[in-house]
Amino acid sequence: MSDNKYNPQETENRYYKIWEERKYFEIDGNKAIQEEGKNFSIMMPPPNVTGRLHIGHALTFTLQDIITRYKRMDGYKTLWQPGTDHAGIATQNVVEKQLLAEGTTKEALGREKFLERVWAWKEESAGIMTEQLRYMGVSPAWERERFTMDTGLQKSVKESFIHLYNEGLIVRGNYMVNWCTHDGALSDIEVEHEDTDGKFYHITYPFADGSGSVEVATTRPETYFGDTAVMVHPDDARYKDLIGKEIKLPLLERRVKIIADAHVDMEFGTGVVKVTPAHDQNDYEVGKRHDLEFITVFDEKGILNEYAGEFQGLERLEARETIVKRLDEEGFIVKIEDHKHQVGHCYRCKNIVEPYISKQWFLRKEVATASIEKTNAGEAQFFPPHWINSYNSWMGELRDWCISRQLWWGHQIPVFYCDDCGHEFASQEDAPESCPKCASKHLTQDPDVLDTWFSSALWPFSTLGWGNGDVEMDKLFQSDDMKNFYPNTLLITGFDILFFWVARMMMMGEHFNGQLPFNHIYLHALVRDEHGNKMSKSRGNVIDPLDMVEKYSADILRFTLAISAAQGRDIRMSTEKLEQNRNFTNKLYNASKYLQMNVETFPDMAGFCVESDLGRYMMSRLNFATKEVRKNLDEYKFNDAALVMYKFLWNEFCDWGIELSKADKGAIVELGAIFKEAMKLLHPFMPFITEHLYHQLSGTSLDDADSIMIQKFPSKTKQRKEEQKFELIMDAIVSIRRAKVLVDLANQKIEKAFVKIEGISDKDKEMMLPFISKLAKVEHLEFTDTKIENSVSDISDLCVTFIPTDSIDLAPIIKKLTKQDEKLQKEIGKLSGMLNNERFVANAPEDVLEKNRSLLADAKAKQAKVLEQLEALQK
RNA sequence: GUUCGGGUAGCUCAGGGGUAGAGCACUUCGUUGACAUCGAAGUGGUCGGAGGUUCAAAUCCUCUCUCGAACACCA
Repeated sequence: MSDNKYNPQETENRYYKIWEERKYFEIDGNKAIQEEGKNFSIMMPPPNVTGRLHIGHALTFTLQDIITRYKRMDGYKTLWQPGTDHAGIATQNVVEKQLLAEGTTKEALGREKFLERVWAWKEESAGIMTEQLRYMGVSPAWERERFTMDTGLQKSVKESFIHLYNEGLIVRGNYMVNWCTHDGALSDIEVEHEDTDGKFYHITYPFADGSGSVEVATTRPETYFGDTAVMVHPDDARYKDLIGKEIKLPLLERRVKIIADAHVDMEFGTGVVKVTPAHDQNDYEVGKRHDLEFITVFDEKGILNEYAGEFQGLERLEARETIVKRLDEEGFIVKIEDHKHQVGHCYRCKNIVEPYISKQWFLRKEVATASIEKTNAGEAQFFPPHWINSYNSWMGELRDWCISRQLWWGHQIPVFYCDDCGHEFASQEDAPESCPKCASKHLTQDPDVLDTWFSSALWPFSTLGWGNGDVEMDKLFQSDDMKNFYPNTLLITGFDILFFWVARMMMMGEHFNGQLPFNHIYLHALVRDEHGNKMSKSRGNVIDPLDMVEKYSADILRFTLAISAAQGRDIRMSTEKLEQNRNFTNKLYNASKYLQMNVETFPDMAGFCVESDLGRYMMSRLNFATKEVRKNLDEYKFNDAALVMYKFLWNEFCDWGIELSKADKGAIVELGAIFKEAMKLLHPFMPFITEHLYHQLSGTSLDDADSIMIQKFPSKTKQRKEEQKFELIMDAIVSIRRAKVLVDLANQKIEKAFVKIEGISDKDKEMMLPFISKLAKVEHLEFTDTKIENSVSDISDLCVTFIPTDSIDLAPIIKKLTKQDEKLQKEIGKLSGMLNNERFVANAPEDVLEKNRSLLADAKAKQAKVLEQLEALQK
């Protein structure tokens, strides 16, 4: 039984295994076609070890693979560097949860045992993600797979830290940071501000001298224990006399001063603000300006301390109600209003984040200065370009980056404190022998670890061996990698990590290597569901890429993502689109089946000469498609490149090439060669089916022949554009088909028809005749130089066709011609309007003028024929 | 509030100074062996609105309406 459907499941896994075994993905996998001096490098954004493949991964890795396969086939020494990320908080949380289920904690286990546990789990989990990646058909250099905490990268992290530390760019100090009572210190971008329904509490603060009170408004009454001032605006007439007075905090005996600071917004609230320097970012600044006391009222877990008086021991958020109730009982609450405001939440656990004074490590913002300048000088280019605006606006407001995290899983900060003399120093060694200052052997390492993004920031060069020492050199990296692959040619990632990752790589890459880490930075958008909603578990609209691979195929999923990936636009994923592209793969399968029904195997284009008229026409179209695909891929217009392939293969090769070949079977061998070439062009998008059909048509099999993935990517050949005759042929065919519809004989075989085409030779006519008569289904087709009487005709762009007829209903024909006339009249009006405009004639470029003149002439000629026909019919 | 992106055929979206495009849907027709996951021929749009620049604007500029995102915010 001959099968009409392509079965991807049979081929995909098998081919992938062979590719990987043969090391095609590695740097020299394409050795035979590599060209001197052409290098290409792209780093895989390392997915979390804890992760499972989601649709966003599918998009980003598909795009990366398309470019990688394109470059590899185009003769570049190609590095696509794979790896996974240790993902500090996420991973630690997973293992902590496991421990909880076992009834124990990390504290009970101890740091060392806990880390052993995480490593064990990492070994188990990392393979899942990379295995899932393989189902997508991606082709990174797996033999070089890295992990952000592997031995070599640990060395490079230490190397970079120590460098920055010694330069004074990494510093430790007491600052106000974003504090999560579960996860510890967070950087600014790890805080998510969300609209929250809260309350606005108006509280009376009595004057210390008993002469009355003042009303302050706050959203966080539980922090008032830390108030060390009350402030008003210096220009606020209402409160001018209060400045300098003292108030007594409710329920406490503590007195604080009323101060004046321009930070206060007179219009907002009561115009009187409580100042809590230890628990509010703005108040922190005010506190420094006015030299106020900094009183911290709760501990790292959010438990109120002795400053909270009777409320000591309560959790900060749970305490709020209790505190307000007591204040109300004592008559300090004036009113409570509903108030919507932005509250910072921990990106990881959604806990409310507190501004909190804490001793942390910071990377100073000065490290970024040169990278910003170089980016704006054009050293790196964004795709789409508008992203440089976001990059700049964020870089412009850059603050010191808090890089220490209160976790155990991660790169432990390589700084040691001497227990005896207090000396602090950074060291490459895991356990330095002794204090370099006092030689004491009692040393303690800083317990914190680095923000996960610190090691990710080094990824574009740490994976090339930078700072790795000789750990696994010649295996995980080569000594000339930095020379060959830095800066990376391209970065492809989602815009959502522009600040987290891209900006940090830019600063670190520039700082350590004097050059920005990328030439091009392509930022893609989000994948949404068919209604444009974000995919989420709670919505239940998540599309699992692995399900799609199973149901459709990796090729179909990849192609669907690529053809939807217009720069800067979100992608809507739908089964409708997947089905459309499944139909496309089926079309390809059946096209090759047709070819093989006629010819068994087909030659490669190299050294083969296409000679038939039809072959030369299709070759000309392939050249055009090749040019377009290359151009679009070079500009990262994945959607356009994919669409060119789709249209060429379906609407040109199948709809016309194959159909026309039914009138010239001798051309089929050439069409097969052309189709094989097109498979190479399509291969980066659909690696599996192209491999399959390529071998099928070559009479080979991947088991005993080289893969299509290391064949040369098509280039435009020297053949001249040669399409005119077939444009005439196709126009005539369509014209006759239209005329047949008119006489209600659509798609039927007819006895007789005439074609009138001006200015072609007898030889051309002879060549064209079989094509037209076969595809238009005309038994006896003749060329004519004159109008045929008693016929229905169709006036097309390039020809006029006639079908003789005796008794037919003319009404629909007249209607159609009238409509055609109206349309032409409109067109003529528009064109002659332009051409009668002196300024247009004076200013427009000659080719445009020429084009418009000939368009006008054509339209007029066509209208004349239409009118003539109308007249004849209306007689 | 600042910045960015969208508003194009019934639907989903490309395109982005030189006569408006695709897929789906719709109408009509068609299975003698590539493919019904198909083929043929069609219908359908004053490109959110108003100004402006230009010989020429869906495209560039200004304003405006509307949807979305990022960043920043007032206790």
